[in-house]
Amino acid sequence: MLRRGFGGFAYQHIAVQLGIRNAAIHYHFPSKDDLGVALVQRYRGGFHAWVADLPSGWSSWQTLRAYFETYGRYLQGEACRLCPGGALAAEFETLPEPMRHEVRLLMRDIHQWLSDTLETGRREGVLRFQGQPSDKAIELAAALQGGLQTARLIGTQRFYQLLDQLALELTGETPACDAGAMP
Amino acid sequence: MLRRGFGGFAYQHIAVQLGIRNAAIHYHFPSKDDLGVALVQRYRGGFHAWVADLPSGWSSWQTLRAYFETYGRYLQGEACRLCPGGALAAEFETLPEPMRHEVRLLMRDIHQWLSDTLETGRREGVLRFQGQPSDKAIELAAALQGGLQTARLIGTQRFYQLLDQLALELTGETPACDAGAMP
DNA sequence: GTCTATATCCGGATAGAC
DNA sequence: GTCTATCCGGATATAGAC
Repeated sequence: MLRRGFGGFAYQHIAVQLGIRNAAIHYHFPSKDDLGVALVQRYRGGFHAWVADLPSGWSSWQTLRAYFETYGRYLQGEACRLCPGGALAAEFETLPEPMRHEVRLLMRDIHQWLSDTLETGRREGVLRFQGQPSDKAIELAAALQGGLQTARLIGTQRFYQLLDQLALELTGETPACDAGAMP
Repeated sequence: MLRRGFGGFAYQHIAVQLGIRNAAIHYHFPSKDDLGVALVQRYRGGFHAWVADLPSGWSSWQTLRAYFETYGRYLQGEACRLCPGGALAAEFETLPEPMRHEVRLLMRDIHQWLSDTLETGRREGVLRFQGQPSDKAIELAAALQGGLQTARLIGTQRFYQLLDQLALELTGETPACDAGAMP
């Protein structure tokens, strides 16, 4: 789904990879909508687990940098995947309503976490940005999601440069993560 | 296509709106691929025409602000459309190769124009940003495209706030366009 | 150039054996 | 829980009349 979108993948794709028949998938997920909803719920649960597992000693910038790296990971392998939010927001109009609801929840949680992290980071002096944290959060999320999509057109290297650019603006210095050197 | 994506719209949708039959569309565009390629070419031509029509007296910030406003226009009406780049980059994997080529050209032209505009604006002192113009151009384009997609989830108001946020960072002051007051 | 009618294919979904 | 076989709807595409 992260490669082809919800409307772009078929039971057949899964069946071939698992070496089963698509009827077997229908046993676990009666309709494609059910499968879609379960996937988004899994993504959201994964995000919550990721946030919960962050080392408590990390600064806001360290956690934000780690979040950037999760996006870099979507490009690893020959897959060139999108982030869940980017794949699903783009085809939001054609999604069944139950999926739309889950996507809204996922996006809300990400924005909330980003906003909190940005606010804390600025208060502690490790992050710099103008405007409201909630607005900056939406800008960051949009840039990451749009950049990931564009990476498939113009090359992954450009996406790592985008990560560096975002880091440069947030910290005011050359990024410590050196995303440009990532694989 | 800007609402449902290339894979998400059918000849039927067009036929109903035009009050014709889908066979009539096939007369003009034998295959859906042909229609898709023609659409992207039209978008690119429209962008070139838009750039060519910019008043020669405008500053870099005035033209950039006008570019932002074209994105705000995608949200007008009840359509809630995406920008061509955002709609097509998201489903790039499933696009036929001739369309991919056109999308790459469109994205390249937009990035090039943005980069040039940013560079000029900074040199003339009307725009402020860190890093290379080419990197900032990709960040801007990604934020606009991702933000437009996200607007359908969280409301158009948030997108206008994003435009304000981008303007604030580029000019260092409250945006003159007051995008937050747009319809 | 547009119509009616139809061919063709694909993907989601179900029935029933095992 | 997975299989084979089949149904069904939707979408691209074509043939031929007008």
